[in-house]
Amino acid sequence: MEQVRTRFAPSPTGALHAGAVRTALFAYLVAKHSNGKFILRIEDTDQLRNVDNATQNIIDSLKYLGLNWDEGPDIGGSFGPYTQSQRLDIYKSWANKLITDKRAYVDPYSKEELEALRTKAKTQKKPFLFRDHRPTKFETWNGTKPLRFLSEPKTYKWNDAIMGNLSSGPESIDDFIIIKSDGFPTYNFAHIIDDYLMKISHVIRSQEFLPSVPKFLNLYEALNIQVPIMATPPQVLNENNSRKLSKREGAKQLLEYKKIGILPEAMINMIASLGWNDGTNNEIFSLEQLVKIFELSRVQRSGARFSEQRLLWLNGYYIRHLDENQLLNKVKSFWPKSATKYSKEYKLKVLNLIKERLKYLDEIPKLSEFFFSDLPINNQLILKNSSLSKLKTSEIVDLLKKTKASLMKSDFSIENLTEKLNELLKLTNQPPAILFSLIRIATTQSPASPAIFETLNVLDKDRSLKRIDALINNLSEA
RNA sequence: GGCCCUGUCGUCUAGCGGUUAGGACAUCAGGUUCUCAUCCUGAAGAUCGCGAGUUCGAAUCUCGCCAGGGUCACCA
Repeated sequence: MEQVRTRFAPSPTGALHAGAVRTALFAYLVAKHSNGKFILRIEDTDQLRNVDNATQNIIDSLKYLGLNWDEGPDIGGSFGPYTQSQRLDIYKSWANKLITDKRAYVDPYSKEELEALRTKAKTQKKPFLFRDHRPTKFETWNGTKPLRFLSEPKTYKWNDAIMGNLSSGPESIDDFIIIKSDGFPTYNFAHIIDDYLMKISHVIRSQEFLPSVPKFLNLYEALNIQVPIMATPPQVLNENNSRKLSKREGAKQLLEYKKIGILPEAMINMIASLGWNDGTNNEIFSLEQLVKIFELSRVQRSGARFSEQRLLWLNGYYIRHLDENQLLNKVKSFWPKSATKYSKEYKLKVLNLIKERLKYLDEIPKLSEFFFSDLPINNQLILKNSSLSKLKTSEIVDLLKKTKASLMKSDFSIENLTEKLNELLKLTNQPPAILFSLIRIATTQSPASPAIFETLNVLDKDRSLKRIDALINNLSEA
């Protein structure tokens, strides 16, 4: 069997979002599953819609997820160039071949004339087919007018690796433009030539292209090219409606998720589960596992909605389960400013305490600030605590003083802190809801924190006592 | 409008003629010495879009209908 070669072929017209990236993931998985090659090709044939940084955005997005390509515009390969605008001569020579074979001709109509024909068909409630208006005599192609494929309408039956058996009638086939008047090819033409020359074995592309497949099949025949395996994953839908995911409907750029600290592992897992599962109850899949077990035949045919909620759950899962040093490494750019002067070891301790509370890494500053700097005293924390608000200020100060006395004698190991604070519960005859809440508020000045023994242990003795002192002074003054 | 695709808990899905229709996210309740989480346990949640038919038996097969989506460019 020939080598499996798949490609991701986006046009650089904007930033990548989850829908497009899923097509890339599936193509990557199909290739790697069979030890094949994954190719990146940039389809920049629409000069008007090209966006400057879009290619970079595509590259950054794929790299973020670790979907590395074997051949592409940046790294080359045996079948380059991998940017369509650099392949115009190739398309031109194939187009000339079609002209010679009488399977392509110059479109003589102006845009206005074409528009008029379309409107007429519409008012007559008839489908518009260009082939009903083919010129009787073909002009010589000098590159200034669009070149059209001369189609041979017929019925097709074909198999799609995901959608199964599909069929279409002759009405789906028309003369379409293969080279535009600016000399650039259309997608419909260029991708077929490129897939052939780049020896692509599986064409994986999203469902919006499905209605065009009969046209492609007709062109494959005219060019006498073998049709690759086609696989058409269903659409990824917006969270709020049932339309396909798109920028207009508010789909986030993939890199936005990187920015707020969504781990690539979580994003890969999320995207893979959109329309695919392995048939078991397993929900967690690493990229390596996916490469092993992914199969196109298990891809769903119905559309799937992208869920940020589920993404956050997955992200939390990976944050909790990743190796601590690996996580520490990924977290680097998310620490609060105040953390800069602290050691790696200290940060690791903090990270281990807060990681089970994280949904995304950008929450780190909010949850860890008090480990690195003294927050201003916030009396609301006591006033809004249902147990503490019932106590008089003098009682609270008294409790704080007793706490201080007790903690002075502690070596601040977790074991010793547990022992000392349990003794204190008995001594003061207070429930944990009062005493521990108070200590937590005094030492963190935050509405939420990790468990009290661990928190004190990491903060250390000096800082804990200093903060308790500060609160005693503050309350005594009032 | 033509052509094409889809239709199981709110969401993602398992299911391929016989199941109490299973799981996950989300929701709600209880437990974990204090908060927020995590974790554990439990609850609620789908007459399988609707209607016929085939069959002893249908979410699963057939037909019709309905609903949703895609596409009909010198865009991809």
